[in-house]
Amino acid sequence: MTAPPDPAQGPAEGATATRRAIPEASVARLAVYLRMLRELAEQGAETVSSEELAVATGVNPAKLRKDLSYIGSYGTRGVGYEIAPLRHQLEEALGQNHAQSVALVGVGNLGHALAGYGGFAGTGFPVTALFDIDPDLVGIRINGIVVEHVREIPRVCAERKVTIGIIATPGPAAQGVCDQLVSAGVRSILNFAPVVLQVPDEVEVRKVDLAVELQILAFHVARRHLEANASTEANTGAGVNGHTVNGTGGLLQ
Amino acid sequence: MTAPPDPAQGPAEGATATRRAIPEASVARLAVYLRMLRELAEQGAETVSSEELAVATGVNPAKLRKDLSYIGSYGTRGVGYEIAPLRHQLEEALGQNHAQSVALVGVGNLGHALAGYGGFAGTGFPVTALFDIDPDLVGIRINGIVVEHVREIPRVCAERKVTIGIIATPGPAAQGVCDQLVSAGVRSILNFAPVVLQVPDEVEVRKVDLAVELQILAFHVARRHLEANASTEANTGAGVNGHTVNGTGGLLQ
DNA sequence: AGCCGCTTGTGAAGACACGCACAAAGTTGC
DNA sequence: GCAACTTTGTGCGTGTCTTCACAAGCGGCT
Repeated sequence: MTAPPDPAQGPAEGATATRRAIPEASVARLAVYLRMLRELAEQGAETVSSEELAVATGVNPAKLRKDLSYIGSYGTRGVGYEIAPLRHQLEEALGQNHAQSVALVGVGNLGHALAGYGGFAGTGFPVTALFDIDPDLVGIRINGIVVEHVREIPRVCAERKVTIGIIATPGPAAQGVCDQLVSAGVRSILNFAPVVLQVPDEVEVRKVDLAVELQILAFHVARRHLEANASTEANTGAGVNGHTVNGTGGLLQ
Repeated sequence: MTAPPDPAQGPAEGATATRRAIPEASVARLAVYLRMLRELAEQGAETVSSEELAVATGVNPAKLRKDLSYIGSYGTRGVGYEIAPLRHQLEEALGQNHAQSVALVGVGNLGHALAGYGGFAGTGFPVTALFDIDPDLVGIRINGIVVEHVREIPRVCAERKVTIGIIATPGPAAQGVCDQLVSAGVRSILNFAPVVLQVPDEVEVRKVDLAVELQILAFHVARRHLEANASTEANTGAGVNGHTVNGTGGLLQ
């Protein structure tokens, strides 16, 4: 919280990390491009233009090119991007070449599903540790991984070099679990519990809030309803004006 | 896509919908405030200041007040907000008073978890219809709801007045399912499949992409790694500069 | 070999969101 | 009834993200 926005401390000049500083919003989209590139590669394509890739991923072509420019990608003008090298460059930029090790805490309904979710393993994020507090769950295997007791978090995370933690516990348990992950050295956490986690500044938390997603949709349903009524009852009849946010977003744009 | 950003068409003057036009980002946060208000109400609190509510939800107090101002909320200066009325106002603004009916398509790993997810029912989003294409799943009950075949989407959605659809199918099946939901009159869709859905302009799609979330975290892990190395190897030793985005965000901010 | 058409990379303008800081408004205490 | 304190509501400067539009560069065709 209140992460000090880097108080004008620009360290002499870039040189360090990826290139300069990639905007959060761009990082999210880069991940989407990467997945699409994999798909295209599987289909045997060799090159792709910003236009094509943009349409396939649902973004503006100019935005896509700017995103790619952050990682210093070089396409060839007049042709497009070669898929193989671009894919490689994206994987490197997104940290896919260093194998990440993921721990998942909370093997309830949602956690169980996430543990078995092919989308993770398939894209290079092996879940290597599972934890729960329920004695009935501790000891069972899911996808070949044994569920350990939450109290083992420090030991197991250290042993398996966990770098990313997923919290899929009920709300009240989340903060405690989070503290344990942090003290085990985990610096990146994906939180599905509907609470705001308190963490030190150097820890990054992303929150996925399913109930909020539904509520956002409900809001637009209600808005549409009101608009429709308004134009039916009183007004001109200028047509409902299919305005609609269609925000492929949330994560993206 | 390319939703025309309302080409300066300001319809004479507001009057219609909620008040004027609530920014997307604010809507997401309003949903969070609402949940916290419910929690506070349960604990017996009567009033809450913007400061308290802001801390509890992890946002800036000024931002919170501005968000509330969009729905025309009136707190009392010197005191704060009365929880009960504010909660009511939020529920109305977010479309919680009109009962929404949710259909979930794809009762695999993830879908099964979502169907049983308490976070939905608990906040007024009853899942009233389940669909799958797998004959082994069609007919079973989850939380008292019978899984129907995907081909029944039009009939069942009409009968149960479904307004929101959740797609939790594998990627390749998503577009087809989406088309069916749209033709059944569903105008708001929450998509967990890793594909970009093509929909008419008046349909709103929100995408939740779990693999992308992990990839974003992995990016920051890699960045930290590089920074740490850079400062260990060559440089001054000015300290790693615990910069770190901590973007409680994704959905929110 | 030179020209033409296509596609990239990016400067600059616009839109949006954030957060400060302060006036307005209410409450409590004397 | 007045003064001091508290907290809301919001105008405005700032920074970030998005989008347009165009120059620069590359390949293919004649």
